[in-house]
Formats: sequence, structure tokens, C-alpha cells
Amino acid sequence: MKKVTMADVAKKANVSKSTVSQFLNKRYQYMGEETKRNIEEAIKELGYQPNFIARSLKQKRTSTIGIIVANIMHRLSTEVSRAIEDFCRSNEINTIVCNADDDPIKEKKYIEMLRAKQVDGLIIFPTGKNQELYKNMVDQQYPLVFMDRIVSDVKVDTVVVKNEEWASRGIQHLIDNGHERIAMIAPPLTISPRIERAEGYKKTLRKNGIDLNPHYFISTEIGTVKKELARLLAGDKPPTAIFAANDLAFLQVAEYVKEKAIQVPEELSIIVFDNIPFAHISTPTITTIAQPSFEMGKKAAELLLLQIEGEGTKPRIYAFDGDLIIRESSESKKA
Amino acid sequence: MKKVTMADVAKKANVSKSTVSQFLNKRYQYMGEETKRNIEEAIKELGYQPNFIARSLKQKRTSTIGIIVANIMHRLSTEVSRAIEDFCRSNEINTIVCNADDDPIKEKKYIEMLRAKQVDGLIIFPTGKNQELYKNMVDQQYPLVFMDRIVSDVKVDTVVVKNEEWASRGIQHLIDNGHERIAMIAPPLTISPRIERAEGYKKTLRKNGIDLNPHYFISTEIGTVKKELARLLAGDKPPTAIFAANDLAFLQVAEYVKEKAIQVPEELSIIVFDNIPFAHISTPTITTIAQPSFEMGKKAAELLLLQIEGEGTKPRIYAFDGDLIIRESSESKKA
DNA sequence: TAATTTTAATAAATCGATTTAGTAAACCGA
DNA sequence: TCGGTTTACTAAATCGATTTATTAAAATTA
Repeated sequence: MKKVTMADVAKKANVSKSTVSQFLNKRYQYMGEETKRNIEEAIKELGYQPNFIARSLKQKRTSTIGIIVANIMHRLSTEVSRAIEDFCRSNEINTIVCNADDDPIKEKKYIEMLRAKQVDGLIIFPTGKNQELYKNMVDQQYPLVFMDRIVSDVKVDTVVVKNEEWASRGIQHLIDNGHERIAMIAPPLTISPRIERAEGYKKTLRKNGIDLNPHYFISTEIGTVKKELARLLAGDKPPTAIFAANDLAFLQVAEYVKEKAIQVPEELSIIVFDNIPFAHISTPTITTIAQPSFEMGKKAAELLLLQIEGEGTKPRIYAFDGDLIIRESSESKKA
Repeated sequence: MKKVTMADVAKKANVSKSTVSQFLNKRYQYMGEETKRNIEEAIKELGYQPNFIARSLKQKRTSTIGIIVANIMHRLSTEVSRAIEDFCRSNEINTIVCNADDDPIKEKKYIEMLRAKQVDGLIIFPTGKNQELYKNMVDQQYPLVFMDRIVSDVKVDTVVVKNEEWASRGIQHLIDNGHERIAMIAPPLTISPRIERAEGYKKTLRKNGIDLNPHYFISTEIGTVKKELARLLAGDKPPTAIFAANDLAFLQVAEYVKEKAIQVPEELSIIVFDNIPFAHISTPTITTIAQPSFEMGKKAAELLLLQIEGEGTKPRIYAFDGDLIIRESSESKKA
């Protein structure tokens, strides 16, 4: 079944392609009532569906944006993507989501692919390792927003959470509950949020006059978290509380705790910096530092659409407040 | 910064557009070494990036497929989408994921949008309510695969799990553990998997000589599950085990159980038909009937790509085996 | 009535690639 | 030396829309 094109509609309605195009774009300025009816009828009879590709080629815009998440397994990625999609949808913009899997090479490939597809702009959770490419886009004034991670040296609108401040609040909460031996578990400190959370952890301990014990600070690949954890907890003076720097680190901690049947919070308190979907129904419920993923996603989308409309302003960083949600996993030792 | 086109490259390399096109498509058959080098250099110097849109228009294929999931909140949707994406990626096909939110109108809009964007084919988790539209696509021989749900009357390749059989196995497991008062909690029975799971539930009880108690069969909107559950458990002869028909239903059950501090499995056993990401680390761990989402996604993608290549065969239903993973939430009463 | 403006519709150029048909030079055997 | 083949490359048509410049008729004004 061959495709019905605008030319077919035009022929059937006895008008020119131009007129059909005007009709489809609702430019009725000087269009006869009868012509309108004829075209409408022809479209219906032939079952005509416009070809977006052809339109995009001429108009030089695809009404599509791309999202490149660093790692789709992070809950934040999916929540933010959802928010972006919702916002774009209500502005008649489509979104394409790609997963770079924390791999700068994949990230580069996706950026090139999406640009080849002429998407009107990109929202990226940057790996941070493609500075050249980022700068290139900035130079070309290509609409671009960074999410979750700050890349210094690249002047782009960036949406993040106040990592240091809210990590600090989480640690303070543990200290207020009587903990002094607090460990932090994090993936390698390769990107800004992890570095900032580590800062918050260290500064807050110091501020409370607690010495930093380097053994309590574990920064390692996800796959080796459990091994490190075993060593830590088997050691002398094991920590009484753990701060998991993100959801994937927490998952490892949770698996370990489950396997070893460690009592939480009696033997070990736990807090997590990230959104955990089942935090409120697990046993025990989990204390989290939540990120306002919906607002962040919406903000990023707004910023990008502004840039696309040519109304972007001087690039800056938009830092959102987190939320410390205290649950059972960090209940007071004295309670 | 205006876009660099093939014409610019051609001019710079002192050849025709055609030659540049040949070069880009690696049709080196009769191309001089020097010409090749010239073109390569021109491309690098100008920073030329091909325009996929223009290519798609001429070639009448976008190398892109669409996925329309019924509800992105179902774990199955995301897992299957991931599998599809992975398979497509390795075949140089891009994917666009859309979420119909269980709404036939949105589903219709997405089908039309994606087809306007000239995607080469669609994988749909059908709401089942757009029969006209589905049939239309079939008639036009548009590449199409259904996932998770069977729509009778529409002859399309369909990938599902053996719902009745594996629901049955789950129920049998509960019966073998000494349960007789088994409730089933499900969303409205509007689509085939839910109907088939209910069949499995009923038939297995009957086969074991257990009378069906209509009060034990709750099929209602997600929002009212907890209320119904409260009534059920407060009633005379409350069930000793619950079969949650999918992940969202289970989430409601889990929340309720948490709120009321019901002991699982001592007071109430639970099994779920669906993939639950934290089933193995929750307390208690959760018995699930898992679906092979990865294989299912891969199969669907394979079927679709075959259709796109024009090598599709007579449409049929591909039913996959599930997997009963027994965990703490359904531990034997007698153990 | 002639000049001007408004209304209605169109022809043709364009977007940036791919593809087909064709050309010209070099080569080659008889 | 001639016809035929191979090699290297190109001009022009095409994909399906949008858009600009243009035309022609009808309505209005002077």
C-alpha cells in the first residue's frame, strides 16, 4: 500500500499542493469555504497522514529533543526523564531518551546520532569526559542543558540539587541521633554530586568535632562495595551508621545487610542520598535524602525550550533543595 | 553558525555531491584514492555532519522504531523496553518510547504521531481499545508487534508469558504449603493477561477441590485496593494467602501490610505475578512469578525487524515460560 | 470607467540528502 | 585503429512537504 501524499490530496480536491499545505497549517486567511470542505473531504477519503520528515526537512526543526542519561538504572534518571517528557508533551515536543551507561564513548555516539537526527536540543546527564564536544555545542549555540552534574569550564544551564548542603543535613541527623562512627559508601568520585556529597560528609563530621577515619570512607566501583563493606564491618570499631551516596550504592548495602541478617537500625543505621521507590514500604523503612526530580526535570525542559525559542539567557546553575525524610532505618539509638 | 551540507563538502573537495554521497555510504567501487582523501579532508575541515532527516526522506526509512507501553510504571515495561533498545541498538536502529498511561486516546495519538514521524515499525503494549486502528495497520502491512497482551481479532505477532499456566503454578505452590483460603487481588480484568491469571487461579483451586469464595477474588482499580483489602481481612474467615496479579497491585498490598504491621508470612503469605526489583532484598523477601522480560523484549524486536526487512512470516503468538521464585513471603506454614 | 485593493489560489524554488542514467577518458584485445 | 569494456565521476530527478513570489479574478474606491 503506497503512501498517500499531499499531492494526491491536492489532485483529489482539485487544488494545488500549496493550498493543502495552508489548510493543514490552519492558515485560513484567504481560503474559500468550499475549498476548505473539499480538502477536508479528500483528506478523510484518502486517509492522508502528513509526513513529518518532509516537513522537518523544510522547516529545519523536528519538534523533538533528546535526553541522554548517564545511567538508566538510577532512579533519578527515570523520574527526571518522565518529568521532562510530561512538560515537553504539553508543549507539543517529543523526546528521545538514550542511555550512555556511564560510558563517554557511548555518550559521544549518542550526541552525534541525536544531532544527526536534527533534534532541536539536548538535555544531558554528562559523564564529564567529552569536554571538547560539549564546548563545541556551546560554541555553535546549540540548545543544551546539563542535569545532575556540573561540568566546570563548560558554560551551560545546569540543574542540580544542593548536594553538599543536604548530605550535610543527613550526616547531622545521624550525629544528632548519637552516632559518631559514620561510614560513607560511594562510587568513585568522578562527578560533581559525589564529590559534593563527600564534602558535606567530611565537613559535617569535622564541624561536630569528630575525627575523620579514612577507613570509614569507601569510594569504590559498585561491584566491589560488598567486599569493602564486609571488611569494614568485620574490622575494629565498625561504624554504627552508613551514609549511602546514591541509590545503587544503597542497593549493595541493602543486599549485604540482608545476607548477613544485620539488624537495622539496632546494629546499623542507614541513610541514602537519592530517591528510593520502596523506601516507605520496606522493612525497616529507609531514611532518604530525596531530590525533587519532578521539579528538576521540569526546570531543565523549560530552560531548553527557552533556548530553542532563542530566548535563552546567560547560562547559570539552578540548585534545588533536597528533602531529608526520616524513617525507621535511622531511628534514634536512645529512643 | 549555519549548517554545513553535502554541497559544501563537494565544493571544497572539488567533486560532485553524488561522489560525496557514495563516499559516505562506503560505495568505493570506482573511486580514486585521491578523491577519497580529498573528501575525507573536506569533511574533517568543515566539521560536516550528515543530515539524517534528508536521508530518511529520500530513503523512506528512518531506522527508528517506536515502543508504546501501556503504563511506564509497570516494571515489565521498562525491562522489556530496555531489552528492545539493546537489540535494536546492535542493529543500528533507534527506539522511541512512549507511555500511553492506560489511555486508549493517548495510545491513538502516539500511534499517529509515531507514524507521522515515519518510524519503521511499532511494538505496542496494546490497551486493546483501538481495534480499528490496529486493523488498519495490519491491512497496510505496517510492521507491528504486540507485547504482553493478546488482542483477539487482530492478527499480529504477539509476545506474551504463559499467564494461566504460571499463575496456576503459583497457586499450587500456596496450596502445597497448606493454604486453602487464597485471595487474588487484581486490577480490572480488561486485558488478556489479567483474565488468564484469574483463570489460572480459579482452575487450580477447583482442581484441588477448594471451593471458590467470591469474596476472595478482588478485581478493582488500584486506588481502591487497600480499602477492599481492609474489608477482606477484617471479615469472617480472612484469607491466609494473597496472590497479587501484578506489581502495582502488590505495591498496594505491601503498603497495607506495612501500615497494619501484619506479619508476613506468619499471618499472611504473599506471592506476586510480575518482576519486582527489590523482591530479593526486602524483608521478608518476596515470592514472585517472574517474566523473562529480556527474552521477550528481544523476541519482539527480532520479529519486528524481520517484518521491516520484509521477511515476516504468518503472525502468531509467542508464549514464554515464567519462573516461580520461592522466597520468604510464602514460606511453608508447617516449616 | 479606470485604478486600486482585497481575496483566492497557484507555480516554482527549496530543504539536504540519495539514486539513476549517462558521459568521458583510459584500457584492451583483435 | 576500431569497437567494446572498465573506471571515475557527474547532472538531474527525486523524496514530501513549506514558502515565496506571482497571477487572476472580484470587490472597492476614486
